This record gives sequence, C-alpha cells and structure tokens, in this order.
Amino acid sequence: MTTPAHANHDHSHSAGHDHEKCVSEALGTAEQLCVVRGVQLTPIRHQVLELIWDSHKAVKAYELLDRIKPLQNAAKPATIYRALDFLIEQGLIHRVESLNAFVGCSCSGHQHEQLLLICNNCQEVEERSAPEVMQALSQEIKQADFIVHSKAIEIHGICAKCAQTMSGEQG
Amino acid sequence: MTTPAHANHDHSHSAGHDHEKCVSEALGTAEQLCVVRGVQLTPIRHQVLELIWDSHKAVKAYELLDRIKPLQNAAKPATIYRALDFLIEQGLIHRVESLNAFVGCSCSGHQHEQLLLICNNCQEVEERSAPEVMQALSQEIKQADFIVHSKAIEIHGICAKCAQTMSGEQG
DNA sequence: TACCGAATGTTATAATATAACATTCGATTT
DNA sequence: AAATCGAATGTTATATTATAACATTCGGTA
Repeated sequence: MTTPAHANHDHSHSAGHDHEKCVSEALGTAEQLCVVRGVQLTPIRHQVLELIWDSHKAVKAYELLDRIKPLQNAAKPATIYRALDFLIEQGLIHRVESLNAFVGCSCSGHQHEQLLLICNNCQEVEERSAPEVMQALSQEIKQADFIVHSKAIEIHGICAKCAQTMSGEQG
Repeated sequence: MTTPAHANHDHSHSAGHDHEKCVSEALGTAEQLCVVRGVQLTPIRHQVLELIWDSHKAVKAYELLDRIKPLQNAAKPATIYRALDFLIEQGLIHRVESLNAFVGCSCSGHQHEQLLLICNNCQEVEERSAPEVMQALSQEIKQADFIVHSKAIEIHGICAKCAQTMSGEQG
C-alpha cells in the first residue's frame, strides 16, 4: 500500500465524525460502481477522487492540480478537468456551481441530485436529499412545462457547527 | 431620448410577449428603487442593466463588455464587473451561477430569491417564485440548523417553447 | 479652498477552463 | 508478431472569467 493521498490533510473535521470511514465508503462505492458500469476508475481518477474526499470542503480544480503533482508529475489542467468530468458523469462528485469547485458525493448510485448546504465559514458542504423540496420542485417544474436535464440547489450560509463555535468564541 | 441600447437586439422572444414592456417596467422599477434607497443608478449601471434586459437570455460579462463599448469607449472588465456587482447588490439582476452569466430580475424589490429555469436550447431564463418549493426549502434548512445567506436554485433543461418547436420541426 | 467619498479609469494579472494534436497502451484482429 | 483501434493520457497553447491595485474625476461640504 502506498502513502494515502490524505496523509497530510486538514483534520478540522475529525471531531465527532469518522472521516476514514467516509473516505473508505466513498472510494469503495466508486470502485464497485465503475466495475458494474464497465468504466475505468484509473489511477489518476482514483487519486483525484481521493483528494476530493480528503475533506468535506469544496475543492478548486487548480488546488487539486497542485495536490496531485507530487503523485503525478506530468499533471496539467487537462489532467484534472478530465478526471473531474469523468467523476461528475459517473455521479461520484458534485460540481458546486456557485464556487466553481467540487465535492464528493455520498449518494453515488442512488439519486444524485441533492440540496447542497455550503458553509461560508468552514467551506464544508453538506448534501441533503430533501425529499419534500424535491417533490415541490418537481411539481413546480411540471407546472412550468419544463423538461429537466439537471438541477443545482445551492444554499450558502453558516453551518450549525460554525454558528456554535462563533457564538461560543465571541459572545 | 438617445438610441435605445436594444436597438439591434435579437427578436426571437417577440412572439407572444411584449418585450418593450418588460424592459420599461424593469428599468422603471430599478430607477425608482435606486432613488428610494439613495443609491446611484449611474449611466454605466443603467446601460449595463438595459443591455442585460435586451433579452431574457443569460448574458456573459465579456459579452456585455463588447456590447457596451460603442456607448462607453473606455469600458474595461472592471467597468462591467463593478456595474454587475452593484446590480446584484440591489437585487436588480440574478447571477446565474451555473453559467457564469447574468439575467434581469423581474421581482426586484419583492423577494429576490427565485427558482431559475434555464433553457439549454434557447438560453432564456424563467424566474419563478415557487412558494411551495421555498417553503419546503426553509423547513429543510431549519432542520439542518443552517443559517442562510443566499440561495441559488437553478434548473437546466428545455423550456416549453423549445420543446414544442423541436417536436414540431423534427417529428 | 481643501478635503472626502463614491464612481470610474487604467494597467496588470490571477483564476478557471478548453481546444487541438501527439503519444501511450492494452485489447483485438490479422 | 504486426497492424489496427479506441480509451486514456501527455503536451502545448490559448480562451474565458474575474480581481487587485493604484490613479483620476467629480460633486458635495467642512
């Protein structure tokens, strides 16, 4: 086994949350799905996915590029964007449109369209399936006689954890 | 009165829709709101708003730059981005996150956060207030204990008009 | 007149993303 | 084995989107 890609990651998420498990589940699911679908989760694609899963924060493409260079010396923008395209096509990551950034998807294989709660303080992104919202949305779209290709539902603000930390620290 | 900024615009929207009225209402509302709020809808800002309202399509910043140059010879990227920043702050336009583009807001002054239906065929953007969706969304966000700063709800697909046109033409 | 703040002018560059063509490599065919 | 093919990657160049930083203008007012 090689040095894991997350060897020197940011551990801010470690409290109250087994991130090793998040990562191993996400990677395991990704590997299985790719086999089932007959598509290749190549080393580069796997490394990019692993780097994205280093945290629950949205990550920028060029940040991934910097971080993959020690592993893939030849890496160029196209290296990253191609891997990202693949991972998005396979529903393994979300593109966060409002940040031009990317985050792992924990619902791969199930329905992929989720509500994203994006913390402006810690940059972590929480996925929620939000069935009531999706139901109301389907109704609305049907009323508009609109044929859906894709949905992006992105809420920016302050997550519960940060709200607590901030109020605890400053007031 | 000077030559209107939309003098040579794309008339594809003209069928069944009085666009002159859209524009005059939007600009009138913008002017009033800016007076009430004590902010300046300067000539540049007004021109950018007018250019955006040239159609219901999402427009790119550099496209606006090209289109404003005949009117503002000195225009540079900052000219446009500053005007866009102002118009967004004032709720007079929407930034379409998933396109890095901008579209006029017809709900200025009322609640500004709307569902955007973005046609991948004609690029027109329809705003819908979608109260049931917003209600469900508020519930969901409350359950997540998340403090909202802003929302982006963007649906891509094919609008009713295009769906009809396409089926009529090819099938 | 001197000063201030808001808006704009101006130059430069950062950050994000794609196009286009070359190469590699494993699988399949010949 | 040689020829071929397609998927993935390498490589170079460039397009697109956005901001930083400092200068200037200009109306209001101390």
